Amino acid sequence: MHLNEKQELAKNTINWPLLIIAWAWSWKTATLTARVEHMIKEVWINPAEILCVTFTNKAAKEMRERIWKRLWIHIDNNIYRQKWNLPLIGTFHSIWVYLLKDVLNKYDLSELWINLKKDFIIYDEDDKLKLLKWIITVDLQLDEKQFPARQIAYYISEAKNSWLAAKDYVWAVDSFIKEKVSQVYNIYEKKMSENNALDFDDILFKTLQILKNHTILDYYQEKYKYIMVDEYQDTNMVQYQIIKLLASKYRNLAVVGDDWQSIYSWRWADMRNIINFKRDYSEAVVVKLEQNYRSTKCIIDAANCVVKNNKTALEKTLWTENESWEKIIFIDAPDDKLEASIIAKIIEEKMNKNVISSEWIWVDKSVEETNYALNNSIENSKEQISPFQSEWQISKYSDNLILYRTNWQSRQIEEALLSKWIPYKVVWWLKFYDRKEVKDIIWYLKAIFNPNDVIGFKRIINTPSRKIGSRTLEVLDIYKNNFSLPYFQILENVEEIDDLNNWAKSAVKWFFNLMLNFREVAKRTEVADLIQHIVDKLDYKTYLIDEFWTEEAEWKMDNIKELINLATNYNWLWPTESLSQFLEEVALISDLDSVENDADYVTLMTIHTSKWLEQKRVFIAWVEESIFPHIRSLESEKELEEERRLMYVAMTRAKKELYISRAIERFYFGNYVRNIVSRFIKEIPKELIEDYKMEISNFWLWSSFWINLKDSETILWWQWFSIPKIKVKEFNDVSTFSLWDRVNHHKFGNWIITSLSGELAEIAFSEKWIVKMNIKIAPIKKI
DNA sequence: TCGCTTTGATTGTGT
DNA sequence: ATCAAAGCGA
Repeated sequence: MHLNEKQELAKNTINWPLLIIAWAWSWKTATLTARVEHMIKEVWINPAEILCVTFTNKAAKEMRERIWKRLWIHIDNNIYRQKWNLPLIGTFHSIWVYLLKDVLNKYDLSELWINLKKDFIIYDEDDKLKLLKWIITVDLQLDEKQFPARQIAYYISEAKNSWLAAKDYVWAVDSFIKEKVSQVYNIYEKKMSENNALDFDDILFKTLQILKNHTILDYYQEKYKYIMVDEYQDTNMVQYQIIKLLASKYRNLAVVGDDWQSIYSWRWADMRNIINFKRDYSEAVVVKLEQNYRSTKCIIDAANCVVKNNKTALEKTLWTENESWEKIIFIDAPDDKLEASIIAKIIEEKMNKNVISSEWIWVDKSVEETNYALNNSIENSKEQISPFQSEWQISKYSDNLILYRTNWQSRQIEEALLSKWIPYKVVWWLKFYDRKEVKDIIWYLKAIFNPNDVIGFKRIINTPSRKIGSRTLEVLDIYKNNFSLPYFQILENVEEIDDLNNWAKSAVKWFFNLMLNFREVAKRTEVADLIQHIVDKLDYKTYLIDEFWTEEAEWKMDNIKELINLATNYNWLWPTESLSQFLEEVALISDLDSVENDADYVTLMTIHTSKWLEQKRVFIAWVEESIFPHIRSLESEKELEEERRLMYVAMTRAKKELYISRAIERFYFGNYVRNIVSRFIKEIPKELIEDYKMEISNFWLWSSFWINLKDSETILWWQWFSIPKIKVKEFNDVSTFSLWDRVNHHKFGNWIITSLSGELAEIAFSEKWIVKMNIKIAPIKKI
């Protein structure tokens, strides 16, 4: 295995703090893997003392596989690690859930004032909002329009990620809304512990609270002496503190990251964590991996040029020895349907061309050989690549990656791919675990596992319909609060509730007995069989057929079969443990791991999701102002810079060919909309990018204009699409604003400009609330 | 009191 | 265009 000098340094720096700045595709994963291998095989460190934290499940999985391979271990990826004396590798959330369970088995937390019992469950965003809504409207009797659950959730999340507990929130109250947030937050925390549930923020927050205990901290410091954190630029304050505590004893902390690829600040990630690493660990060795082994020079130059427009970027340049040169192609499509069709057409045409004349692909032989050699030496664990399927040849559907800013954008592209019979796969969490039928079953599992959970019961008590309506639920809730008993006990004693009629009573009783049966079965049955039992007993199939048409019902049943299939992975565990493990995976893993490894398909995903991978040919679609950069980011310079870093990430996913597309006019939100070309495209130097040449003849065949034109025959096509359907957003004239002007913001009301330099202004909306804005684009008016 | 129809928001990224 | 919540009839 050949590492370059810098990678070698990183590998050999052990027992010492280490900061690795790794630019896109500088083979950082290979370096990290080599480091772990070195630690275990040559330094003889106990593998179980190594803790590796990654950012996504995909990255964790890949790293686990690579390390297993190096250690000659062939085991199932899902299996818990301790049992084999292996490094603990996972995402922040999955690792801390694991540790929390471990702690709950060993220590009594009531001394720490932490209300958490062993069989806790994890709430997803949806559950969280449901609970908050309930608190806002029922407990506090507030108007939901005035205090939307989403907004309250945002404040609570912010608090939890800045180390602010509910009881301390009063100190942060500086506005009317925060006063209400404080109330909601306190009730929310109370209900969460009653339900024995954690939300995503809690997983980190509670861990940090627990680690403040010296006995427990000491135990884990001894247990994990070697800590590595990948994607360090995307850690937030709580994660930072957890790592800091764990590493404080032995200071064997290695962090890897790149501030240019910081794209998760909306999840409270703070790139100062990486920039200030030297402040906490002044003795740290710093290694910079600047050489990119993947992309062509053109792509790298262009990506560098785009990201250089960020004022806060540190001075650095990504470079490559790879001199091959293929320009970035810009697709300036007339409309959205055409944009998608052109992408599909390019994939189709190039596929055919490659199949017909494979010699033709070999033009770049010198580069080819260099890369092939490099690739083989450094990543020798990858299976042998035949010369014809090597690094530079694009001959499969799976060499194509289509990226976009937001999830729902996949639809149109999917349609275009379907019409050309191109196989594809959308990587999207909603695709599986968020399906209604899957969620229903998972909610039954959660309710079986944790009988304290109210939200869970409410979700399933009337699915399939048992004629239990909102009135009945309300009564049950009143009784629950009056007697302060767990929900399950209220259900058990439903006959004693006078406010319910007999009909409702028997329905509830029936449901209670059903759940009792499920809980009994769960004690002696593994999850997979348990799910089957639930589906049979509920007669879920009949329910689906009643609710949807046959075709859709069958499709949904297939999803349940797939869920059962996934659950069989946990059959080797004890019944109750298999349930607990399965629920943990479902809560923390956002999308299905591809089962069909050999299948050949085009991949579609958001840019955020694409961070961990690379592809030979990449398409970035919908690159237009207000889509990418996203409309909600336009008002703040900071968020715009994050969008630009996102563009950098998107561009550097490409190894060989990069296509960027936009449509002059598109139909969305039930309207025709025209956006101007994204500023990011303009930031790419002209000599690095060229236009895709469209043939008018094809364009007629594909276009939706053709259909539209029938309705308005008198207009020629070029006239038709030169009519703007909506008004393009107007900019403010900066020169009309001056210091101390009073301005009106459509959301925040009337306030004052307190500082002004160029387009940037500070506007005071209240004494404490001063916001930086770009007055050219902010929705403000002078008054 | 439940279930169906209409209305109104919604779509920013994901552990 | 799509989905959840509010409004209305049985």
